[in-house]
Amino acid sequence: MEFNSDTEQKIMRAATEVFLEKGKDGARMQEIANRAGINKALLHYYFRSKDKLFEQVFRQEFKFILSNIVQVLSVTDDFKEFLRQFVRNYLQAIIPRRNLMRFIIWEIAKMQPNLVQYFFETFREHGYTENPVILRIKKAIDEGQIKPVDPVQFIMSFLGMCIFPVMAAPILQHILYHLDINDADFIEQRVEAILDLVWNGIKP
Amino acid sequence: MEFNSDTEQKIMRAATEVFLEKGKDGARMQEIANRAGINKALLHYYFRSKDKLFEQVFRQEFKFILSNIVQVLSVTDDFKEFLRQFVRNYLQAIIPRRNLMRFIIWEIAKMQPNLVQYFFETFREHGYTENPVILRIKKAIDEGQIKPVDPVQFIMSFLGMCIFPVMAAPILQHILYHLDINDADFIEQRVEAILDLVWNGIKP
DNA sequence: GTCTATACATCGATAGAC
DNA sequence: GTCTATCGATGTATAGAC
Repeated sequence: MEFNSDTEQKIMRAATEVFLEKGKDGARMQEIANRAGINKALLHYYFRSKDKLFEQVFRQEFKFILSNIVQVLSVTDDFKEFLRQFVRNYLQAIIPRRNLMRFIIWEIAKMQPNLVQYFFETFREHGYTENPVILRIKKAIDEGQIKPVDPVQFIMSFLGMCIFPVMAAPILQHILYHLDINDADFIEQRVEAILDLVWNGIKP
Repeated sequence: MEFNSDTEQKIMRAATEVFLEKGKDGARMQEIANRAGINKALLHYYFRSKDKLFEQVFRQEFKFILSNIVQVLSVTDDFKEFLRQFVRNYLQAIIPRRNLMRFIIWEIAKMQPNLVQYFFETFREHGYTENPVILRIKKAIDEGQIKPVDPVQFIMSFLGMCIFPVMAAPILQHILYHLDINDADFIEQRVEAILDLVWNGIKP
């Protein structure tokens, strides 16, 4: 068996689509086969079972989004500029994959805790042994770039501001008028809104 | 048929548990019956179908959390104090129901847009014809209690800070050390963290 | 590798006795 | 109202021809 055959890729693409949309329980092998332009039997030939196929999709998507985060960490030494880049980069990755965060948050709560190894696997692949986001914040505090804040509380706030609007977009668009996540200007507007709100609270 | 028979209540309780944990697709009528201490046939006797049972559970939970929001809106005129009460009250409602927000965000994205009528139904029941959260923010701006900010952007940020930590708790607890959402002090610590971060960004 | 046909399990729903 | 027994549909997985 070739490692990344054309068919295998078509299946992974289709499976990613369906799983992200319907979730593991709602996804149907038949629908994945249809979208991949093949038949059900071939799915099992390549991936043995629905469980194994799901596992691969989840791993792929999870590592994608986490690598994305880790890569921005060392881009600039200026902390405010780092936050700006972080939001922009993260939203650019997340918004086109409309269901990604919704899917991950939903599915991860049903998993065994040992699957959190994905985090540290990815950290290690990028040369970190500890949570690098916490390290980055502590460094900014030590250097006097921001005032002393609880890194954990700050991470929860900041990630929430980035992720929630994307995840809840299907509802928000109906109750917050004129909101369009996919608008060309949305990302830059969101970047500025977050930084305006946050910076005064953490600047030294 | 009595309106709220004892059995009916037991079913609703069990169904709520299972649906919030497993989602609509992952939930099994058998498991709901087991947890309610009855058999499958009785489920259909009371609720006709899984769809109808789910619909009732979703409606109940959705209205619960939305009523909770609306009630705090008119508690105080001081906007900063309002924010504080909002966070506290919301977290108190959400945290004990560990899967509530995760469930709603997940399921609502799969629904027909017309189910967003639940929002305005609840708004109307409390005497509002427009989105009352936006109104509240606009009022604070008009009165000079906060500086002019985009209400939509602010709502996304603020809700994100409240909801995300609870929804993502299963992951966060593993990568943000010493974090315990269920700790007695968590809510007050979170309240202060959010207000510290936010207030400097919006005070006049 | 890819297909058709089918086995096997499970789930939602109903029939019918009490 | 509540139960047992079972039907019918659907979903995952496999057997076997090509």
